[in-house]
Amino acid sequence: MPSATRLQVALPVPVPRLFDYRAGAIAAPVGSRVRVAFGTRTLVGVVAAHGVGDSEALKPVEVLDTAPLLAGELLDSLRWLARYTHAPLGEVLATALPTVLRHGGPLPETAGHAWRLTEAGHTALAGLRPGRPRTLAQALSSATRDEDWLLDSFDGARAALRGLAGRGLAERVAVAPAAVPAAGGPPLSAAQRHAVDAIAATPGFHAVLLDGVTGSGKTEVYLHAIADCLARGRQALVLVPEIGLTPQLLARFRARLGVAVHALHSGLSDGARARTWAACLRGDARVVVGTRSAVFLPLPEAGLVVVDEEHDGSYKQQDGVRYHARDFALVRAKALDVPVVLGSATPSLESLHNAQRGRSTHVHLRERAGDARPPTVRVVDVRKRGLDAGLSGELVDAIGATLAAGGQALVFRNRRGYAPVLQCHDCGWSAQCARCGTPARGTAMTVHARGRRLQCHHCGLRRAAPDACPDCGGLALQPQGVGTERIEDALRARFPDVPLLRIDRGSTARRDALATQLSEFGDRPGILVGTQMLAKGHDLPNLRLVGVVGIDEGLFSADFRAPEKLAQLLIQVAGRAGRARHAGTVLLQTHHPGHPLLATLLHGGYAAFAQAELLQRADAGLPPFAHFALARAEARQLEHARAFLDALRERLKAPGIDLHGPLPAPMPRRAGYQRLQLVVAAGERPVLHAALDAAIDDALYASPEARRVRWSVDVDPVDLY
DNA sequence: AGCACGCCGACT
DNA sequence: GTCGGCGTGCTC
Repeated sequence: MPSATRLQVALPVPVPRLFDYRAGAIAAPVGSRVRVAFGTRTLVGVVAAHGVGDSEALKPVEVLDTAPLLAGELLDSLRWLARYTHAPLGEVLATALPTVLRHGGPLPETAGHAWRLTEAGHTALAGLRPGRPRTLAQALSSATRDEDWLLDSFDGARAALRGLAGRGLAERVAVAPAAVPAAGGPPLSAAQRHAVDAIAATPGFHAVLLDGVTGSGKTEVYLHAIADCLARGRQALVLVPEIGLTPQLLARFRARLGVAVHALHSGLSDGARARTWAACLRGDARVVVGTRSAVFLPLPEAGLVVVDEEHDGSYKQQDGVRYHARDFALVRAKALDVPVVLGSATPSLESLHNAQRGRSTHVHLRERAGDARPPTVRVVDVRKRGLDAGLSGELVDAIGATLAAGGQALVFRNRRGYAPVLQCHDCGWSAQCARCGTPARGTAMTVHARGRRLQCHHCGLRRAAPDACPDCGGLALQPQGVGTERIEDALRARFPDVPLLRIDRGSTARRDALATQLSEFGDRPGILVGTQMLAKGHDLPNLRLVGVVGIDEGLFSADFRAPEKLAQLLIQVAGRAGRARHAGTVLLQTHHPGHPLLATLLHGGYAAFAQAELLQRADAGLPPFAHFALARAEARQLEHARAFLDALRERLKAPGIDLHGPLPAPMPRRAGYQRLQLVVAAGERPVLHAALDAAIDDALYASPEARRVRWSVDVDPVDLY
């Protein structure tokens, strides 16, 4: 085979093609990064293929990696993902690489380091002036110390060590990772043992759906399966939802596994993310717990993949390359030929369907670990009853009784802010966002700051609330409806001396702030008010009462996934009350106590609900019994968006393909852009992909219609309507 | 996506 | 007379 003269490079541009460059003296294997001139810019790309032929006229490359960064299974799987999402390979590869590597930085060092004093250091120790360098030198005087330990234990350690090294008093040495002591766990129940055995049944690819109620000890099963994997000398990857990666969870993994447990989440610095990536590539990292993007880690010695809370919506990337981390984890596990565990108390209908078709083994954990008891769930019929800030007298009384008994109460409301709408009582005017919605039917601005401020939750626009109605000049402006802030106010007024913590995206900007706030709140009697941020994560052992307020919107949504999401949310929130030392109570406030969703859920549990819902989906020809893609287009002028989707629609027409639209998107106008969408449906997945393959090509990307709009195609969209 | 080129309005 | 608006086209 002749040696390559041309390098076909995948570049992070929205053009579904590779770009050819001239191969130079330094070999650039497939999967290595190169820096290239592209138009007037310089970009970093990945060599996707080699070619032969005339290369004189081509531009040269700067080779950044002599060994491929993306290779083997990971590169193959990413090629698959590019085909599946119909995204350009260059964009997929850029999404998969940590920022530092995407920008051409070197693969970071990952070896552990320690510091020790040099002979000169030992001699000079006594003469050092008091200060940080002296403190550090004293710490090093008796022994070599681990760098991470030093950095954690001493303020300003980095600068002080650098200073000592500069004066030749201390030196940095590479060390092998220290062994970590592993603690034993509680004995496994028979059901847990059965689950661990199902995972260990074969070391090759198979999927296990671990369907376990809250508190049934799914994490314990993961820990045993991971320990087995480590004992076989293999790496384990654990995916968790964004909210699920808490210090508590990491501490538990670290205490039990006897190896370093690496964490990967968006709170880390770019450098730290790149180091974890490199540690995985080199096989130094044996266990990684990470959020969505951790599904792109290289795992040369993989033995197990776990997806915790597999139903969670945060696994779906909602912009750029719209991948689903749970689904891609399945693809990778298959390519790696290792077991994959999908765990949830409320499995997605997709995963249940797969289990029913024999694609995965369905393992149940029905009993709660220890002496925890399931909570008592009561529906509170609020028809014809007075509500104060959306709270029934029954709920307020129950909160009072819980506090009096020394417990904690949680009020869950899925709307943040003070009130969802500001309305004029005289003329009916309501505050709308100027940039979102349609002129005919706008998008209400949410009332914040006790009614002083208005905020659009779609585009973030904020403004002061008017004193008088802009339409009629009346002074009868009233906040309509109830958000978490208003509930907070009402409960503070009713229970003035009780600690109250509100948790929502407004009150808790930073991710780790949630854990901090909750640990400060502690176990004292008190009240928590919040949105679904409170549905999981941090354990609340003294929580005895959960009130769920304002679920009625979810019972009548146009989105066919709304019942599934609501059922999962209710079960998850109820599960909050099930971990207490005391039997918990859940109060569901509704105007529709007889709604079938609530009836099925209360009498048959999530399993019965899911079975009924699957039958409805099958009848209606909806996923998982049909396969969807959603094309979106937005432009300042509606006609441009329509022209593009009309053109795409023509290209997509094929037997077995159903097209709906172009129709206004759920948010028809957002931040000044007009938005339309086109639903593409097919009974068979290959039919859908064949149509998309044929339609989304160079000509589409280059077409004048496409040039005028921002467009995207989302295969397996989560939010259709 | 960027970025340049190109042809029409209000400003020193 | 210029600065700058975003339409159009290209990137090996």
